[in-house]
Amino acid sequence: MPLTSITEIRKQEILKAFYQIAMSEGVENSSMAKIAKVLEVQPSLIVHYFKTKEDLVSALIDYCLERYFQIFEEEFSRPGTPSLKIKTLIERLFSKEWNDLFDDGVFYSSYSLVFRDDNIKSKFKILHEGLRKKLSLIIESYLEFNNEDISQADELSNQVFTLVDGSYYYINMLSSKKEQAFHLESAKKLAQTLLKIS
Amino acid sequence: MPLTSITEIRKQEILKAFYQIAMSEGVENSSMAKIAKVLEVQPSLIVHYFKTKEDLVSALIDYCLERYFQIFEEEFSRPGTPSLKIKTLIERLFSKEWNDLFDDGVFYSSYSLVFRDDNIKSKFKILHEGLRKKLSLIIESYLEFNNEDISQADELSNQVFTLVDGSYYYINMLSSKKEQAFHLESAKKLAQTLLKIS
DNA sequence: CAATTAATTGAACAATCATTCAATAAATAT
DNA sequence: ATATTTATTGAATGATTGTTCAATTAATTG
Repeated sequence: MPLTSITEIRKQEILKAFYQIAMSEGVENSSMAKIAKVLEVQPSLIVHYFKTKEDLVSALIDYCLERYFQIFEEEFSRPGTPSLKIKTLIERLFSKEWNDLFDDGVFYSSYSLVFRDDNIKSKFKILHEGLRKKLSLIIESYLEFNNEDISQADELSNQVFTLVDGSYYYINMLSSKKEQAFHLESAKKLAQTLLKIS
Repeated sequence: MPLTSITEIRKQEILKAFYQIAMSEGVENSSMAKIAKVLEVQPSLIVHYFKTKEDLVSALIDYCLERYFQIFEEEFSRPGTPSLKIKTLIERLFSKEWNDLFDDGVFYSSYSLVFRDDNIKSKFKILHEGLRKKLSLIIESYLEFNNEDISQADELSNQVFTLVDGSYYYINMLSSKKEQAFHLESAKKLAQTLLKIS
């Protein structure tokens, strides 16, 4: 979807600046004034494109979640046999580089809004359910390929993502890369065991 | 530790009001003025007890984490055979009531500060590592009791908490209690399998 | 080129923010 | 009972917040 209109380009610029500020100060401490300053523009111009701050936050989350989903999408749609696909996918899901594609500070800062905003809550829900469904399909074809019971695909997908979510939640508190890597490796192994990946 | 001094009681009152506001508006949208209003007191009185807002946030997180740890502590120190203890403990860890003992909105709102404040980060780290260590000890005595290999206790404890963290992260996006319960049940079963609980 | 629409400015708004300071009230110690 | 410390008030600070509105500049269209 090309952004032909100037309006859409400007909106994207604003969101990028918002994201940038949110990285260092958090979503809630970001403001229209700060965004305007970064873009060297009047605050009223921000309002011209996003009528309220709520609109701005909502758009940022859309922008974030879409990007998140897109990154996963690319990974999911790689070619190869089901066995190879699932193998590399798990490898990627539990790699720190993967996680670094998106700023965790902004992500959790947005996530914390889930408890006060039903609109945001449903957006997050859609993202996570979407990811689980995608993985489930891949697991399904993997199980089929190996002549195994397909019916457990949903549960396996869910378990894998529970491990992913739980792992990243925890490693953000660990200061050294070594500790983080160790923990990710441990969770990855469990996921591989569950999926019976050799 | 009894709060003899009036000062300590007042501080506790202030933190309780802070927690209350943070529940409905989030940690970052809370303010000294709002706390003062709830307590029907002048804003300057809040400053008298907590010199800066940073102090206030720091104290709230201490208060939260201590309470969190305390709840776990009670559970961990229950009497019974190792087998029974671990069984009921897992049962409790994956029950929604358990999680409801503390407000998730405040918790994740605080957690999101981890990415911008090293002091808060280390506090969260201490909490989570402490919990893992406690569970590890119980698993150890449970394995010993069953004449099994003790060396895997740390890893098992870690895996269980990864499942706990990942599960609660996810179910906060699910609207119906039924969905939440289903997901918790699924994660609990996996934990029980890992621990070989009959 | 003229007319119209869109982009942007700049000034202003009341509200809230964290924090300061001196004055007063209450509690505690001597 | 007096002195001293602590608790609390109340007024004020300058900064920042989200938002409004009219004026101006630039881009697009007829």
